[in-house]
Amino acid sequence: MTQIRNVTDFSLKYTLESGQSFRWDRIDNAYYGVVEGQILKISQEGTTLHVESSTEEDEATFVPFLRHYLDIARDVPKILVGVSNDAYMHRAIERLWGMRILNQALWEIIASFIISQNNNVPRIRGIIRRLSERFGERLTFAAYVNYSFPSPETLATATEADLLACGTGYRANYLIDTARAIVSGEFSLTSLEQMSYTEAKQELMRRHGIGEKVADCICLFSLGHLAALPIDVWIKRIFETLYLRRRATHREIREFAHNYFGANVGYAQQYLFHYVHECPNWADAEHLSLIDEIPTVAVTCESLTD
DNA sequence: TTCCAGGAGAGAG
DNA sequence: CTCTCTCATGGA
Repeated sequence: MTQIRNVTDFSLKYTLESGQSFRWDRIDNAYYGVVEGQILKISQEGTTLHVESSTEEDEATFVPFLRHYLDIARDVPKILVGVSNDAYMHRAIERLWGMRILNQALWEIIASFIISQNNNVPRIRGIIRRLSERFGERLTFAAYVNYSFPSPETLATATEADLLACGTGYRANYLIDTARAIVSGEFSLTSLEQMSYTEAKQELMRRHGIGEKVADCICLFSLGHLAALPIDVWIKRIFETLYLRRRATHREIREFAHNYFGANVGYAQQYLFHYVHECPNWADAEHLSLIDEIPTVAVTCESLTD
């Protein structure tokens, strides 16, 4: 049992249930999931996190790893103050106080968000679970059983029929193509980790099945690039309804959001995204009145290159 | 039955 | 460059 104390401004629930990870199961008051080939059981009691692993861990490296994974090491309150530009954002941040953006394993996030395209969260979770059962390693922690996410090497040798049987649909070949590119060395994950946001996004979008939105998810949920802004149907709807008050293209939304929220727009995006899922009346008159004046942006251009 | 889901690619214009 | 259509799958 590892304990991490004095974890302030942190919510395990909002962090693990905000649609950025598909691998966590809530059982009683704890979360069980597979991270980097091991089962973790995490629970929060005030400002203390209780963590158990299915494998023996050296605390000297385990605690820093967890702090990075959960984004505890970052000064998130400072970031949130910086994006709390209006009463609506203020309410979302207050409602979801403590939610953090995870720093998840790169290959798993690449594959998971390739699967996520034109798909919904319960089905994404099901596909990932079946892929792991079929191709991953069996792991146990007490009565909890789960499977590691399959390696690129494993998926590189899988057939399209294998993946279709897991429910991937037309995304099967996207996964196989990217896995094979990693194995061949044509696509390097380690070099991707060294790149700036702009470079990494561009490199990711060269892969078949990774467009702008999925590339931004990978940059935000694995590579720690907080300038990334994944624009899905919800983020588009949110910005059109709350801020622009009209139909808008992705390019217009991106330009407004970067100018309005700045270099940490990724965090602003995550609070808006989860808030509207938690709050069905997110667009009623009372909520709209929180943004009475559509902000005119003074800053003309934020640097997007780290 | 049709619509929708943390979209992307191919083709047309 | 932008716009439109299609893609596999299952739940509402």
